[in-house]
Amino acid sequence: MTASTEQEPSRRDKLVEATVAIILEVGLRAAKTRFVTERAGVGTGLLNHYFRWPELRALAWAQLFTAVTQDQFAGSGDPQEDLDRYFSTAFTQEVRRYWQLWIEASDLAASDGPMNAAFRRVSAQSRNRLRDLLRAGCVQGLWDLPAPDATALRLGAMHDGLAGLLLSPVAELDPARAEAHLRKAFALECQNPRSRAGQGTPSVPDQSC
Amino acid sequence: MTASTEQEPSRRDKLVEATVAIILEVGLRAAKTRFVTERAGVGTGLLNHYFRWPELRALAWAQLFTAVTQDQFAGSGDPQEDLDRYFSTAFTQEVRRYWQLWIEASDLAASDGPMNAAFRRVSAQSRNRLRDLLRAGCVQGLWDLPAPDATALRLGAMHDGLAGLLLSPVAELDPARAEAHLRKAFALECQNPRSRAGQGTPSVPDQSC
DNA sequence: ATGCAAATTGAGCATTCGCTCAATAAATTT
DNA sequence: AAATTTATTGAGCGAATGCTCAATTTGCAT
Repeated sequence: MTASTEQEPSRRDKLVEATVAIILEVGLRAAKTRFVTERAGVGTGLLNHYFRWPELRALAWAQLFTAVTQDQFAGSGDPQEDLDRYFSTAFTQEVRRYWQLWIEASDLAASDGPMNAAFRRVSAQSRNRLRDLLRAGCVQGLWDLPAPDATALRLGAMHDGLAGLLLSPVAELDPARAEAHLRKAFALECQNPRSRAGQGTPSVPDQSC
Repeated sequence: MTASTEQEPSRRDKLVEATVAIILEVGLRAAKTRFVTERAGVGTGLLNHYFRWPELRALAWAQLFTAVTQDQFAGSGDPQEDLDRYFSTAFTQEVRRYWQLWIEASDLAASDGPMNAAFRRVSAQSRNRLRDLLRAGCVQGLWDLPAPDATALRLGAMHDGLAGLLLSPVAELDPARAEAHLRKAFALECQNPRSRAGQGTPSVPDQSC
């Protein structure tokens, strides 16, 4: 049906694109159908002809975050390099903007069916990327993790938690510190203390006890 | 003004109580002024006489979570015991219910002034409790943390992240595993490997690499 | 009793927002 | 060219929701 095999975007596709743009601009909650149709330059009826709003919104969100995830874990082939990239880009200003959208999605997912499905899919995808990365590094002997899958889960969780803290500014935390914390956590997971992965700042310049 | 010094709750207080109840029942987003006035047995006008909805909602939320935090870190005097309690209750069914409200609040805080203030205050309070707990344990020599404040931040972040994962069920995670991960993370932070704190399950029964 | 202020009510206003639907235009088929 | 299907429009419906406001009741001081 109207399979625009490889043409310029159909009006339908334009609606998805416009939704992505609006979501990026104003957030998931504040994104309204009227903004989208206006942006896409179509009548309000067309959106409802092709989609229901919750579906379109979830579709656009998933499309956006699939791209983001692929960017975050751009595979260079070298796990060491990839992990380092993961650490250094973990708390970018840009990533923090995405994190706001992530939080909104996780919240919406509780009451919005399509959003729930999309969120589960994308978040699993993101988690698997990190897991595979750590596995690969273990296989290549770059670092020594007793249980790389468990480490991936913990590291991912800490990443989520730190990102959340960054959103509503915490005095003791800024992007640089957050990155240091994440690297430190990884270093602690490594059995071989000479592993080069967590070499960054040895945590924050805190007072010890 | 109507300072009911120590009487049965005034209608005003009843409104706050009712708001807490409704928030617990249906969530922050789904809580509506009409539910609250109905629950409190007052007219819709009274709510607006005393409050604006965003204020009342934030007030009730803060009251609820201040209580929750105090419960979570019930000081027995013994840091070892308190930390253990923190770990064992971290992912209770009940706590997960609260976590949903926490996420909603963190989301609302982005666009809701009163909610933002309340969230910052309560979350700082919660973080400080954990920090003080770890500090106390260090002082008493119960465990050996090079930088207890940094550990508190990381542990809190991981707690947040794991709780988030538990909300939209992840195949490899359940409350018991989440608790084990948190304990494991703490164990890794301890310099003295013989510290008794992280003695629980030695992480999940994952395959190593 | 009287009067004044505070408490309380609830019908309804104003706004927001997704979506319907009858009408029209465009594309496609016959 | 006619017919039929598909694409497209936008005014407006209907539901939800915080809040206003004129009216009423209650409490308290005089």
